[in-house]
Amino acid sequence: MLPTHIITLKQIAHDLKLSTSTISKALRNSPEISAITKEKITAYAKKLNFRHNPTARALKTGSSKTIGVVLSTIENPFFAEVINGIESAAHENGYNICITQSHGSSKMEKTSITQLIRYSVDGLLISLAAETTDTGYLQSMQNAGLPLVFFDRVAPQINTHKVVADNFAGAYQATLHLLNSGCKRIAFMSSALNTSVALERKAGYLQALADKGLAINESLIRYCNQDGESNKEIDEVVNELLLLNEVPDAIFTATDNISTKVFQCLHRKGIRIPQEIALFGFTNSDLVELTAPTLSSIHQPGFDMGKKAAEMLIALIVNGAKDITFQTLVLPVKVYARGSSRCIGCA
Amino acid sequence: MLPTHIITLKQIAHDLKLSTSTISKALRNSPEISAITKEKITAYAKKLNFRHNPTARALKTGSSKTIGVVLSTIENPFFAEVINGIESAAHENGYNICITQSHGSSKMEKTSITQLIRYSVDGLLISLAAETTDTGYLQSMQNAGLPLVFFDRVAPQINTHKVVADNFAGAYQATLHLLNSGCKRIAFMSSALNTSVALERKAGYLQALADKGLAINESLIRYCNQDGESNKEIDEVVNELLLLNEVPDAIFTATDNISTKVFQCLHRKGIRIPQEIALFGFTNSDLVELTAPTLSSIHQPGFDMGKKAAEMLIALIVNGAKDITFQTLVLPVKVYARGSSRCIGCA
DNA sequence: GTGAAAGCGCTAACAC
DNA sequence: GTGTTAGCGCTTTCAC
Repeated sequence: MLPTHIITLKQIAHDLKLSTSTISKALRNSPEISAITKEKITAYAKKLNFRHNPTARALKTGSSKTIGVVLSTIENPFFAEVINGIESAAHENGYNICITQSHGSSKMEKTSITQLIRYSVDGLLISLAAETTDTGYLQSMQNAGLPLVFFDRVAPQINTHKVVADNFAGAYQATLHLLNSGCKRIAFMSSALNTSVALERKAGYLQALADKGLAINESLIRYCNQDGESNKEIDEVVNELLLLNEVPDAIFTATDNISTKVFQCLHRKGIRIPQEIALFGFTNSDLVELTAPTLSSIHQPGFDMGKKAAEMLIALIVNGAKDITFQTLVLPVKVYARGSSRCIGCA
Repeated sequence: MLPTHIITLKQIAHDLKLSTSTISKALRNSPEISAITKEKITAYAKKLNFRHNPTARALKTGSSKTIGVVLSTIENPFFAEVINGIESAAHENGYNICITQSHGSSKMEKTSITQLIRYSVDGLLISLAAETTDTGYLQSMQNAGLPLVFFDRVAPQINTHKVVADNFAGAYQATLHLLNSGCKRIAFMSSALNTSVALERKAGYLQALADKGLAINESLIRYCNQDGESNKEIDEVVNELLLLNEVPDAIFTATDNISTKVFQCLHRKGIRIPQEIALFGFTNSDLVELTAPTLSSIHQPGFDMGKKAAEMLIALIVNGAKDITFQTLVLPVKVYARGSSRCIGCA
C-alpha cells in the first residue's frame, strides 16, 4: 500500500519485453544470460533504482539476509557496544540485524528466538539470559540447521562457535588487586551461577584467594538471581553482607549491572569507598573514571566481541557447519585499577 | 530450510480435510466460519503450536506488524530508554520493532529508512540525525501513506505526530540555575542548530539570559556538528572556549553525549568543576549522581517518550491519518541541580 | 540464451 | 459456511 511506484521484476520485464525469470537471473548475474541483455537489464534497473523485495525473496528462499540478535538489555552499555560490533560486521557483509531483548527472562528469550526464526533469520547471535537453564529448544534448532553463535553468556552444553571475554583472568586480576591492596574479606556478587560468565568469574575469584592462601568464605559469596535488574535485589544482598559478623572489606562485583548498582547502593548508604568497603567490578561505562571514587573495573572488548561473533556466524551461514570444528574465542579484557579498590601496595 | 516441521495452513487444511482459506479465516476468527469448525481448527492449530508465517503474511498484505525505529545510536542511554518504551508499547499491541542506527549520518539514516520500507514496516518512529536537513524523501513517503511519528529530534517541516521533551523549559531552568549560582559567562554547547531540539534548548538558554538582563555573547555559543561523536571535536570546542579573552565560568551542554564528553574533557584537563567552570547538562545516565562532582543535569523521560510515540504511531497505523489533527506531545523534564553547577544562592 | 510455469505461505474475491 | 482461485514478488526447474 506504500510508495506507489515500487519497482518489481515484473515491471522491468514488462518494460523491456522480457520475462521475469530473465530479469531475475540477469540481476543476479547468472551465466545463463547473455552479456548484452544483462547489460541492458542492469542499466534499466539502475535507472529505476530497483531493489529486490526482501520479503518476497525471504519467502521464496527461506533466507532473509538478516541476523537475529538476542541479549538481555541494550541499556547495558556493554551490550550497546556489542551491537555496534555486530552491526559493523553485518553491514560489511550485506546482512541486516534484528535486535531483541530478553530483559533477563528465559520466557521472553524463547519468545524472541521463536519470533526471529519465523522471520527466517539466517542465523542467531545469542547472549543468554542469566536465569536460562533449558537450552533444549536451541539445540533442536541447531540440529535442524540453524547457524548459532554465542557471545558473552554462552551455553556450555551447546557445541558451536562462541566468543567470550577472558572472564577468569579479569576476575582473577580484580580479586588479586583487592588482596594486594590489603583486603581480607572480599565478597563476591554475581548473577545466578548458571551462566558460563558467572562460573568463570567465580573461578577467577576463588583462584586468586587460593593463590594468596585465603580460605573460601561461603557467606561472602552472593548471587543476584535477576542480575541486579531490581535495585531491591541489590539492596537486599548488600544488606545481608553488611549484617554479617564479619563484614566484608571489599566487594568484587561480577557483572556490569551489579557493579554500578552496588556502587550506587553503597553510596546511598553513606558507606565510604574504599575506606570501609573497597570495590572492583566489571563495567563498560566510561563514566566510571569520573565517579568519586573512580571505579576500578574490568573492561570487556564489546565492539570486538560483537564483530567477531557476527563474522563467525556469517561464515557459518555462508559455508555451512559441515566438517567444522567449533571454536571458542577468548578476548582479553582490560583491567583498570582505580580509586575504589584502595590501592595501597601497588601503583 | 529450517525447523523441519514448520506447520502451515496447508498442513492443517490437509489434516483436517478442509481448505486453506477456511483455516485462514477460522484462525483469524472470521464470522464467515461456523463456531464448530472454528473450534476444531483452533484446537488443532494450538495442539500443533501453529504460528502464522510473518513473511508470507507481509508479502500478501503489505503489512509486517513491525515498527521501524531510526535513531542516532543506542550507546546513548537516553535512546536505550526510549527503545524500551517503544518496545513496551509495541509488544502490548502485537507489533515487533526493528531498530536501526544512523550514527549521526544523514546518509545512513536514509539508507536505514529505505531498507525499513522495503521490509514493509507498518510505520516509522524517527529521531533525526543532527546533521540532517533534507527530509524531502520522508515527506514523499508520508504522502504515499507511510505513518510517521517523530520523537526527540523532530522535523519541523513535516506535519505529523511528535513527542518531545520540554527542551525549552529544561534549558531555561538549567541556565537560570547557573545564573542564580553566580555564573556570568555561561557558554552554550550543542549539536548543529538544524535540529528542533538544539533550537529549543538554545531558546531556553537565551531566554534565561534575557530574563536576568544578560547580553548574549555569541563567542560563547558553540556547535559540535557531529554532536560530539568524536572526542576530538569536543576537545577543539572546549579549547576554543578556554582561549577566549573572557573564559566562560560555566557551560550548559545541550545534549547527552556532549554533556558527558565535556565533563570528561574538563576532567582530563584538570579544570576544577564547578570552581573554575560550572556545568549543567542534559543526560539520562544514572551514574552522574556518583561523579565528582555530581553532574547537574536535565533528565528526559526516555521510556515515556518511546512509549507515547509508539502508541501514537500504532494509532496512526490502525486508524489511518485521515481527518486527524497531528499533535506535538511535550513531556516534562526533571531538573537535577547537583554539585557541578555551584549552587550558591539556592538550595 | 530465454521463457513458461510452479510455488514459497498466506489472504481475499468470488463461487457455490 | 466452505471451497476455488488468483496473486503478493521472487526464484527455480525445465522446456524450447
